[in-house]
Amino acid sequence: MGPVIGMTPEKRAETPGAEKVAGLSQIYKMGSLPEAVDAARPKATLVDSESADDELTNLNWLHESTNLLTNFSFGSEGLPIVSPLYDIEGDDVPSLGPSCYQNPEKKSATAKPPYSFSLLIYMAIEHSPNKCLPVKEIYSWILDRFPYFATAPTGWKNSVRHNLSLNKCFQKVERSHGKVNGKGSLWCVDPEYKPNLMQALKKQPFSSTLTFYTPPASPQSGSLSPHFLSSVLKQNQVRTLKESDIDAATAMMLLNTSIEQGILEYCIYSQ
DNA sequence: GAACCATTAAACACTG
DNA sequence: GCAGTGTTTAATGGTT
Repeated sequence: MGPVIGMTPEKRAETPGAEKVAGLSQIYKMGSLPEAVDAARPKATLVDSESADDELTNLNWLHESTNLLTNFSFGSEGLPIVSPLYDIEGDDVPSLGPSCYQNPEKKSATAKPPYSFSLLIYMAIEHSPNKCLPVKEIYSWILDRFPYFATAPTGWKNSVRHNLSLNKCFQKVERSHGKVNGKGSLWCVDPEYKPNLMQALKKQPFSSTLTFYTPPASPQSGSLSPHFLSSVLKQNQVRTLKESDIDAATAMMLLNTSIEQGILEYCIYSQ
């Protein structure tokens, strides 16, 4: 039926500038973005992770989390990090929270993630230390976070590849010599499109909280008590954060909270 | 209803 | 030759 952007043979012949414009409009549509929202907004800088260790418990992460929170979740507009999708009543939380990600299959295996493939790929790539991933790693990341795909028909991998090839947001990068051998190239996010992808992500039902979720490396790092989770969620629902609010300690707590909540929202959605 | 977009499926070429 | 990867085309359904 409708033409798919970028599929025509002329795609390769397009000027880079023209591609960017077309891609931007596509992204804006995808995330239902308000026009010119990025014009007045400083380009967000995602986590600058040089570390190969992306565990939340890593001290490097603590440092990075400040940047992450500052740049990603809390712009100058003071965006609330929580979308009030539901009202949590204290002890209702435990049945949904921790068990949800400890064994996601039980809750979410049948529910398709509310993210487009473009966003899933974007999340996977951004979550990687080098901001570049081979297709295989993108598969893995998606599988890890969204068990739905473990049981989904295998066509989703084709869709991922299709998106990578088609979507102008993603750039293919040849593997450097000396790196790990393997088929295919690395895929990165075009920096020019990052703000737009992030905006699109924010427009998703569960905001962006799931973006940088890493499964807990240890029980300690990943399991906030349901009661604590509940209380923090309640606080966040009425709290609007600004850059000045954040120090390293609160950054860690808040990101943990965001992660937990992202999973929580996803699980609630999945039911 | 039309246009646009995401998703899915399929075919094919290329590469390790 | 096989499996994985990358590209392209086409069809379908949902949203605006």
